[in-house]
Amino acid sequence: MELYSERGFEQTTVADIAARAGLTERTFFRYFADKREVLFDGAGALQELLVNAVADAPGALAPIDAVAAALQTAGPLFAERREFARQRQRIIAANAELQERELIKLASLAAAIADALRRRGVGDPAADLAAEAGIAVFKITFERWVNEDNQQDFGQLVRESLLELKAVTAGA
Amino acid sequence: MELYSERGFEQTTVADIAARAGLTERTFFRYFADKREVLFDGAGALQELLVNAVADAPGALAPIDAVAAALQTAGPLFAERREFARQRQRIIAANAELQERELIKLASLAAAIADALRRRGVGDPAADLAAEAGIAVFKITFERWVNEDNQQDFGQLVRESLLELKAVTAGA
DNA sequence: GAAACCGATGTCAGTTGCTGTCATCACCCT
DNA sequence: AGGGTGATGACAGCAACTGACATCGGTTTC
Repeated sequence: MELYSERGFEQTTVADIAARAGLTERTFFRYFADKREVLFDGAGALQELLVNAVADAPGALAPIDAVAAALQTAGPLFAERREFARQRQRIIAANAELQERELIKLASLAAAIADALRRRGVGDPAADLAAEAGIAVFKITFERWVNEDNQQDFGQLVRESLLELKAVTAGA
Repeated sequence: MELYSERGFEQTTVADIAARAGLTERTFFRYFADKREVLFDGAGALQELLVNAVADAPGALAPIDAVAAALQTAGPLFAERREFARQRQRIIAANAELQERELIKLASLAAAIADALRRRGVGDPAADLAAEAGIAVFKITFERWVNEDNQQDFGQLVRESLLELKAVTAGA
């Protein structure tokens, strides 16, 4: 991350990273599948957290509300490392390949959440749609949260975005 | 596409493609930014079509309905080349890098649609959320359409998915 | 306590995607 | 005829990644 911030992602070579870490290039690739993956180390943990949170949400909640509730549980996790999150996001925003990787992680997250919903008894097109909609809320929320100057509560922003989504999809 | 289908995307080298096309590797890269981009040639046209359709949608329509209406206009375009779409989708489904590329094209589409909505006077978090929700509908719809054995009308499937989305996000 | 074992690392060679640079060549314009 | 121009080829080079094998420190086993 230091190197990616200093010179940018493309201008940083794997050899550079390995040198800075006191390792070989080959060893780098034993820990990370590729150069991008370094920035997505925590994705698995986040996914696990959210899937469990969906599973543990009160049974009475509608699908989308269960997802929103799950998203809120991730608030503290982010709040702990706001500066880290900002720096990471700046790096990703500056590079298309990294955005691609981020999007596929989110897609994997959506698929996992849809599965969790199905395990709650949610039907089939509904589970996928609720999961995708939930991820949309997450994206918008995270973007707002990371760019706000005065740090707002992540959970609060989730609730606001969810209400916006409901307003936008309501009716007719 | 022939080569990608025969041997798979990874097993096909750019030199292979160039040879089959009777060109040089260098020339290939003058037409396509990279090896993946070949499969996403039409993305720009689709984006233009949808953006215009959103702009031209009846002013009375709510944001999400304007997006859904736009999606329906793409129906004939797909119906014309169903077999092509299926083959393409099979190739993409088999390779993670291609999925990444597809996701970023969809993200770009969402951003363009959100802009079109803003030009209609839709407010700020709402435009992004409606666009993302619309893309979610598109993804689910397209997946169903491409996998159905008996070809169903794309527009019809869009309407069904939209209703599902509304049901799932309704309430509380 | 030596031997077999094992997981992490290094070394090296090779393939492939992709880029920059310059040459070539067909075609058009005057 | 000569000079521009746009598309292509030829070639060299970098960097991401991979496979195969060697090394080596620590642990288990007899």
